[in-house]
Amino acid sequence: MPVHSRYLDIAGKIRTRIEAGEWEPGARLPRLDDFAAEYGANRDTVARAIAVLEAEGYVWAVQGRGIAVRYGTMRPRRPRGDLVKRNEHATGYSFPSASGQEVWVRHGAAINAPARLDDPRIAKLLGVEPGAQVLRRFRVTGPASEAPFQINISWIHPRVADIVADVDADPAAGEWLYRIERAGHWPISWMEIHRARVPSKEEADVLGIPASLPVLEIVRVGSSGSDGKPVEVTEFVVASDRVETVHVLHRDPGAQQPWADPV
Amino acid sequence: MPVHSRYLDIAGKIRTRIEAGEWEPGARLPRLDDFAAEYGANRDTVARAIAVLEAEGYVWAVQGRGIAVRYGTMRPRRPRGDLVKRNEHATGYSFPSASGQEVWVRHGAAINAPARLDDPRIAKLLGVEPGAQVLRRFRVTGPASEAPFQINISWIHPRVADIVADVDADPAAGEWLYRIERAGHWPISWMEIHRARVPSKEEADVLGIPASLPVLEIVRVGSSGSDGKPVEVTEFVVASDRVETVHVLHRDPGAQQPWADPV
DNA sequence: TAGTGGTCTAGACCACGTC
DNA sequence: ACGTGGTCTAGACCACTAC
Repeated sequence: MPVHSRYLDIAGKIRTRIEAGEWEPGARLPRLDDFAAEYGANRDTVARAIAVLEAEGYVWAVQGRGIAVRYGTMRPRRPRGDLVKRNEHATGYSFPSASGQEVWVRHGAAINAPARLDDPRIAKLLGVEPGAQVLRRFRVTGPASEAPFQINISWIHPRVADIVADVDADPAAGEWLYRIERAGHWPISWMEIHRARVPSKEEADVLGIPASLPVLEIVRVGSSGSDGKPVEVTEFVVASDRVETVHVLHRDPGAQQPWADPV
Repeated sequence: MPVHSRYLDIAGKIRTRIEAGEWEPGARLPRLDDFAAEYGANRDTVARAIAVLEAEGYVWAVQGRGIAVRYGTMRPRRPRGDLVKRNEHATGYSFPSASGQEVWVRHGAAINAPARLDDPRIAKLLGVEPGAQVLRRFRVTGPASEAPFQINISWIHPRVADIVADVDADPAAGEWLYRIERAGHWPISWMEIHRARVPSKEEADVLGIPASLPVLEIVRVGSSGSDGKPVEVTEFVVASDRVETVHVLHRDPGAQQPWADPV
């Protein structure tokens, strides 16, 4: 008694079976032809059902390889707060993006090179003209035991680029930020802008997620403590089903007790 | 020279035309048959292209009505911070969800009634057992001049439910929170958990968005100032392409200047 | 090269909004 | 009742991965 359309009905049935643990995360599902035979539907209809489950984060289908159950939806999302701490290097920082106990590693090579900043949105946040020459740091990080977790791109303002051009320490260390602060910008203050969007095809490939699965995009702006103007902008991109952010709301000074104490 | 598949190619062409302003937001696009004829593709292929643009927030297709260009992607997203202020009622609050200059109104009737809280996640945050009887406040709000902006569901803890059971003031007033605080829970402190997900069909219908467009889900937990335990949990659901959240990062007390001043 | 998912077509029928 | 988008099928072919 399908209350939905056929493919949504099939998607629902497969979703239930995944949640019931019929296949382990990482395991491969039956082929489209098998599902089609089992549910008495056309293979194309099953393919649409799988596309739904991809957008929801349940599975990841790759041509020639098969359909794998994803981990994201099955495990708790990683919390991400708004507190900046010192890390074990004492001069570096531990940002909320790296909170947690695991050791974060870099997946693949980091790229640290001059580049044109063409994105007008990022350029405005960094306080430069679109097309300006800046230092760009690209890296992909995540827990050592897992697939890549987040993409991480920093654009460093020209006025401090030469200070950090040769820094290539491990991703969580924040050594380059220390150098900027040491050079007269202490203390850097940070602001973040969060939003959800669909990934580009390149981002989806790097993160190993379906192109239809939304990502959380966080743009962090670091501003100099001396003149208040931006010194770096960093963009984080992470699969939306693998993270949730936690925020403590702050009271405006004017939002105090509105009644007189009955003293 | 399609570098993509046919339907992604068509989606790209239509996307470009929308961004170029060929159709005003709110206007109707040509029919599927027209696009099919224009691009020399099957109607079903065009329908897949439209589905892509729906998930990206560009259009909203409804059976029997046609395909309309959406506003969301074309205009700036609304910023949403983490500061709680007093509102014009002096005893109510203005939450970041309602920041901005517009007058927010309720779309349709508010529902304010006892209900079973079956969602285990919400129940845990409210500090009650799943299935517990709580007071539930449902409302849909947004700027007066626009379509519904966000869904807004509060679950009120049984220990304070009778205090606010009859309150039905306008959505931004926060009168019910004042009553709770007045009853011995001053000051309530709030924490938010943000994540992105796909909407349920019901949520998509209420918000007037495609079911494939991701939403931002914010769960706010308000805890009593007297015992620190939750008194209310409110869930906000808003189309992900209409909002971005802004957060100021805070320094841990230990993250101070790591070098000695050269006095 | 084999196997798997991805896409496309033509045609049919269904579902929903509007008149 | 009509017009529109939504879905489904059978069959074909393409694209990518793994061997």
